[in-house]
Amino acid sequence: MIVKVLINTSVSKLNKVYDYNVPKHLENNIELGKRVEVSFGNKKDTEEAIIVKIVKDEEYISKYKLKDIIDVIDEVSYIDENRLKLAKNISYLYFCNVYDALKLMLPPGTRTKGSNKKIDIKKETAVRLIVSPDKIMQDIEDNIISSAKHIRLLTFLMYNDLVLLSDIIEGLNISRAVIKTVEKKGYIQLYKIEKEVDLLEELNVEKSYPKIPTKEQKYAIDKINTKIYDEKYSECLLFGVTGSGKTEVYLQVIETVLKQGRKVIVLVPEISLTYQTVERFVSRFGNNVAILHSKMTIAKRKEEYKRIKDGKVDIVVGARSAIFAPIKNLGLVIIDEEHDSSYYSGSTPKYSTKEVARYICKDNNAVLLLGSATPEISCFYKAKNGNIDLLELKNRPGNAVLPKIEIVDIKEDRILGNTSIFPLRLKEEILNNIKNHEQTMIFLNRRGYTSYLTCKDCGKIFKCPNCDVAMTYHKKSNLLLCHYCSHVEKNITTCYNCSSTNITSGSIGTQKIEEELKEIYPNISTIRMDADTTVTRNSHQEILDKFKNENIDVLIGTQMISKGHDIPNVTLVGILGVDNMLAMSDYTASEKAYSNISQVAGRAGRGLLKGRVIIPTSDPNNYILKAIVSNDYENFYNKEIEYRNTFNYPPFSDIVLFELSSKDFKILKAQADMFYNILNNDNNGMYKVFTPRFPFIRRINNKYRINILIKTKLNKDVYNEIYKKINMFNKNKKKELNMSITKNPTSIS
DNA sequence: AGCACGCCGACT
DNA sequence: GTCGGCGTGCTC
Repeated sequence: MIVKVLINTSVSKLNKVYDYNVPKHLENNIELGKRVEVSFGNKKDTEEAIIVKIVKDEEYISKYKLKDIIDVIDEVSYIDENRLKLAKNISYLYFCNVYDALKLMLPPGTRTKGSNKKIDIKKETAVRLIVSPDKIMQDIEDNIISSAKHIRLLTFLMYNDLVLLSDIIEGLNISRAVIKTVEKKGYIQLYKIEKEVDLLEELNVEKSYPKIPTKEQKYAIDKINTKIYDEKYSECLLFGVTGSGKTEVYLQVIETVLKQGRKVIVLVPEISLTYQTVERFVSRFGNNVAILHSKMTIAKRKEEYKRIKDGKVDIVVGARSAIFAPIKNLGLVIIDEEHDSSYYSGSTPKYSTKEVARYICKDNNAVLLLGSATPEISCFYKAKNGNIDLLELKNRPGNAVLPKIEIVDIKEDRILGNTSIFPLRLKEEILNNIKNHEQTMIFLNRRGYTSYLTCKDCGKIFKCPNCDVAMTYHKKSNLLLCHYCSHVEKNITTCYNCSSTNITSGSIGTQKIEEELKEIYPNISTIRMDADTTVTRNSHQEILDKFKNENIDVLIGTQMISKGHDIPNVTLVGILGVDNMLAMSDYTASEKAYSNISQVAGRAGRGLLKGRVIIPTSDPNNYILKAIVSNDYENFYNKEIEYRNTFNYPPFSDIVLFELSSKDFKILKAQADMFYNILNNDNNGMYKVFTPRFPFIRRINNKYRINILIKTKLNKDVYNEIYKKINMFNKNKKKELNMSITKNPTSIS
């Protein structure tokens, strides 16, 4: 028996099928889609490969002398002919290897490096400090601890109690070996904990029943139902303001699909895949729901994957990657908060979830239902032009009213001599809220609110030595961290440039906001929610619970407080740093600003009390802000689509972004010029190439970067042309050069 | 990507 | 002589 396999690699040269011989004793274990262990090339280590075709000996004409398969890794195959076809398509559309695409369809936790066979995680390993934070700070100061990763690990543990080993490895990018070293040094201890609390078990859910829909909901439900009964591919956009009852529509049309004996995938943004979201589906459909959530343990997720594969559930709820759940007989895919940028994968394969969902729905004659209060511009364009059916929910059920949004001109505040972060209006309202025992959320856009270190004498900002970015300053531990390469510097006392000791931390982080609030109102109770305080599995929810249950006056947080939490007593929302959002240069910046700001604003007045939103800005006449105040998405859309048209951005064009990088600047420059010329020479006018340019951050982790982008309208011919050019370039590509390709990137800076 | 092969200059 | 730097080419 001979098998054709794909090798586990992202190297484009190796993106092809290789043949192996199957030794007799493995023959009855061979199945399409199973992973096998093989020796490849001169490599010492064995490689993982996936079987993509099985050939009988007599049908095989050998050109090579074949190597033997060493072993079969998987007991069950998750890949069939259909999935293989999908993977090939993803590979083609998003410029990645087929194996990279197949990885998306393997069960969660399938490690694809080395010779791991079976992973059995019943218990999990957690990490804790066994020395005092003071001792650690002292040892860092005395240079007893000097490794950047050690410092990162220990300072992180100082702020977080219960941390899982796997979270550290993933979240802090620190290897097991480093953790072992620190353990040997006697700072930390590894210990086993029981399997993570089951998200579902913990839910004390009562069965809920369909609500009587409003007129608008009824209309939408009927429309979607008709399409579902058609059993043909079609697409709907459910456009409804926050709180207009989109979820009830989802729940009711799901019921229709279930009655047909077909199945459903529901996608939600990772960040809003919380207790509340899950609860709504579980309370209606009980055990019939499988949840795929990155915050669940790997073991749990594997279990869910198996349940899905075995056909034991009809509904899968999960984030982006759940679109690849091994579900058969699909009748409906729902993408909630369709505009959310987490639906674009940032790492290879750089796929668009919506596009993949569209493909899968076509393949299954299923309906694709998109929902949003602030649709993606390209999506609304399709809806306006008849490619997607537009269904609107204009009103909130019951008496709930939209919050009152107030734009405050900070220039006027400056004239009045207020130099504080908080404009007078916001101060006034926070005070009112404290008096009335109502709660406040302060939201800040992270960009522009991270803390830096600057020299007061020469004005230099402390930058990372490996990346062209300012390092963020952590006041509590007196550390400077680079968010791009994990470089750490500690106890900075003198300027690297002029040796002055006059160093100050510029800008304002959540910590500083908290400090300033306490200065103004000494008795105020506050809680912070930002990247530093929410790395562990449940800390996000814990902070919200604490805020809610202990009736804390003010919650200060970054974007993450904006999603899906209803805290009825929140009547005031302050949104700081809006100017930074409006000033961004990406072509998607406006739509991101619009959806972010309206999302956060929607946090106010979710209960019986009317909400107020205060937005300080130096540009009070900005069209985005004006549209937000009047809750007029269409007005915003009209301006935005005109801009896209004028400058030929999506949906009027497709963009392909080539990101080149190298440690050697000369090579990078030369190769970029070469690739530019290849792209530019006889391309039959199939696309427009823009000259190579530096991205906003010119160097990350000591790699210099240059971007080249093309605007086009992608079709088969154009794809072929682009692949031709890439192959031409690969022939002369230097090893030192890396290239990453993104189709329709959400950011081009 | 790795890794070997092979061609050429440098140095005990 | 032979060690090593790096350009070239292959991986079933």
